[in-house]
Amino acid sequence: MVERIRRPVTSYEVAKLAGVSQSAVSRAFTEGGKVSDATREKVKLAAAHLGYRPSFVARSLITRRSNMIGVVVPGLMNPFYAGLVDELSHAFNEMGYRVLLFSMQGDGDTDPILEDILRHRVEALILVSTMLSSHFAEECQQNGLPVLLLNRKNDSKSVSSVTSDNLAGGAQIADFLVAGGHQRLAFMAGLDSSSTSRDREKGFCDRLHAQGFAPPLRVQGLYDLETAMEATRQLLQGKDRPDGIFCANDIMAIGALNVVVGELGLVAGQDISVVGFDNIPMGAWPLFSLTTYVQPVNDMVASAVRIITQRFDDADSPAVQQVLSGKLVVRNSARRPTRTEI
Amino acid sequence: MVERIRRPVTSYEVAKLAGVSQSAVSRAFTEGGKVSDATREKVKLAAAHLGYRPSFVARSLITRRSNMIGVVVPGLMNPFYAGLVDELSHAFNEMGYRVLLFSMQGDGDTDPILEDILRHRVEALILVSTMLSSHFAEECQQNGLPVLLLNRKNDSKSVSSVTSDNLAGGAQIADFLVAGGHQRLAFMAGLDSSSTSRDREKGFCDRLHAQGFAPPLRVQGLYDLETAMEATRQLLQGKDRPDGIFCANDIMAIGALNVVVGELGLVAGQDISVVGFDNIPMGAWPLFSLTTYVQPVNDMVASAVRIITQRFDDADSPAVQQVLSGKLVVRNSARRPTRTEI
DNA sequence: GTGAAAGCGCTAACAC
DNA sequence: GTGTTAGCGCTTTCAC
Repeated sequence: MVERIRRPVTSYEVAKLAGVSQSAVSRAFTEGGKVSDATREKVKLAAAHLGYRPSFVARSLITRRSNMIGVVVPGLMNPFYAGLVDELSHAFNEMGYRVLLFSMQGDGDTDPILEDILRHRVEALILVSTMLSSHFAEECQQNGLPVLLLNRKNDSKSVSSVTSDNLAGGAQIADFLVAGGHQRLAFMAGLDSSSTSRDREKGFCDRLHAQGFAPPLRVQGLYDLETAMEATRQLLQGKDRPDGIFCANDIMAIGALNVVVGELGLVAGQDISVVGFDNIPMGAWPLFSLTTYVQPVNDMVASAVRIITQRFDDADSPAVQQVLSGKLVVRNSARRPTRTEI
Repeated sequence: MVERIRRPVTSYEVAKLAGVSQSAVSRAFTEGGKVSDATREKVKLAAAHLGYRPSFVARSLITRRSNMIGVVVPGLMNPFYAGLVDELSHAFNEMGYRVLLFSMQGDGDTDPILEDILRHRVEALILVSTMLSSHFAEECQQNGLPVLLLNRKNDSKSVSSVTSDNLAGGAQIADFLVAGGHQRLAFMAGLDSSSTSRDREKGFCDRLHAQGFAPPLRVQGLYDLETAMEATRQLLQGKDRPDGIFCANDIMAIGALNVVVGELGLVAGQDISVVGFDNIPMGAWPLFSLTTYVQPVNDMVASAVRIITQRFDDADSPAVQQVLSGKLVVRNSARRPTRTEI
């Protein structure tokens, strides 16, 4: 049977074969469509015979619902982002939505991308750790398109966001390290353009200050393993070697551990402490046993979904800036407080 | 300005404002559309004023081109898959396509998912490490929809696939371990349902056999870190402890290293050798320094794109089963052959 | 319950 | 070049 590229089967063809009207076919494929069982059977049969698959694009045109959610993410190589996208995909799939994915390379301008994604008439937009121009935010606002920043905050209070409590996380880590008797702390920053890195730093430094500590040393790791390794080397070469490093994410913390343990032969959690942020799966690997702050990925995604669906139900529902608390996972990469120190 | 959920602006509204016909608007937004600069300007101005964004869905309906590629992946938590999807996304984005992503959980039946994705009228389907029923393959064939298996092979020669040379990889690793003077080898399998794991095993065992070695010990790691760790423990508890383990992917190899080094305090590459497959970024981390077989992700994706685009150009272009050769990266997790042994 | 008819927002002939 | 016209494959009134 040599079939050529047939254009997909249409409802009209099904109707003809089934001996019913085209609208009957449409009804037969609609949840709760008003059709008799008899016609539905006929239709389904004819449809199966022809390999009919109702077109979402034709449907979208008329219903103005594309069943797609646009997701923009700054690459999937960071396991934390991959995890977020994975969860988002699962959650929306279960709601009958598909994810239109855009993985950016680099830290470029998202506006042209968003522009393009909107042309696909996605029903909502989720920006993972990505910036949103206020211009664009405003336009979406006017169009009634739900936009949500995930793992990032926005200056404007009119755009929804879901983050974990980066300030509290930084502070908690400061407490933990101080309680552990550390004397000389360092902070490894991610990207300065990222609200998450800034908040973690602020939480950390403020708490340190409140405890009477001097500001920590500061290096840039750019959320990148290699850069973090180099930064760690420099940090540990100096004579004022810190005894505790808080890295703004786990990838950098693992980079630090690689230098501390692999290159310098130190024992993490004993000679020096390293703490991360995110709780990516690799941190739990025994060889790293990274003490880190857990971002509640599931809660974050659940929250994102809730906010979006609420906007679906009520277009006027106000923007919310949701901050979810995570928790410190104490493993072995950082010295723990002794009982008396607590 | 309290704007309610306005339905998106249409070309007709733009036309009215610009004082031209609706088709003029369409032309103004089409590459190489026949319009005078004057009208184009007028149109663009009016469009910008109204916030007009041509609808891909209306366009798709008539052009039958959705500008979307369906990508199905068994989760993004495996960094190798994440990398593949990331590259796919970049490659197709550059060609003006968007990725409609489906991340599966578990090893379920893909057919219902594919069914759904096809209703979005994607222009091609890429299945990453995922099974395709012959029933479905056949149907896509008839519809002229390009389908491609990435990192997986199919029994049928009528569906295209891109894999790296798993057989050769397994064989090369056998050679490497034998040359390194290992006496008692083990293989840690992934999922038996996966053609990649089977091919790697076959390549490994056949070459071992050819070299006069007994069949290696065999354990199941299920492509899962935890399972791999447990399997490693069992492997090393027995009295017939192997001196070299080839794991069917890097995640499992890293699991093995965690046990070997972290729990048992052995020195990898000295007391025992561990070799992986994939070359995920984490393997290169100094603490693991994993010897592994590089799957050429870039080439694989480039190949996938090439095959798909060729099918776009010529719907009758035959299915191809592309096998790309990777290469062994020798790091420190496995004992290297000494010069005399080579 | 069922069919006829009118679009959804565009593109693509087709005349001018 | 430009406007007019006819659909793309559906959903959704509206009569019956």
